[in-house]
Amino acid sequence: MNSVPSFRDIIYSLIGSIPSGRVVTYGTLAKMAGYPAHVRQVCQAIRTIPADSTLPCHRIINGQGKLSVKGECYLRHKQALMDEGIIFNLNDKIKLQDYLWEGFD
DNA sequence: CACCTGACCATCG
DNA sequence: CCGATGGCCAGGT
Repeated sequence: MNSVPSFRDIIYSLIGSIPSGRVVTYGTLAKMAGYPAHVRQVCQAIRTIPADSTLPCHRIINGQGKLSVKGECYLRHKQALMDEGIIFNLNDKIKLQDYLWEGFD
């Protein structure tokens, strides 16, 4: 047992706290975890999430307001977001200023 | 121990 | 708008 939670554990907790209809970027997630420079580690942490996890990994996007995933995963996440009321623009981008979650509602 | 990789980000041209 | 570049840090080989 570890007395101090790992960076990855913090990320998982934050992901589980994302409200429906909201999204977070990798950079924002890293800041919320207390390590704004560890954005790359956020990628690895999220990437190691099992497919059957309950974490809403589809609410995690990049700073450009687009999904950083490809292929089937992209369609699955996009559909999940639209199902929560999030609107995609013509360029498959979403309005960050309207949906970005920074830890407060 | 050194090198490479990564669901990124900000900046520049 | 798109491509290239530098930075950032942990993990894997």
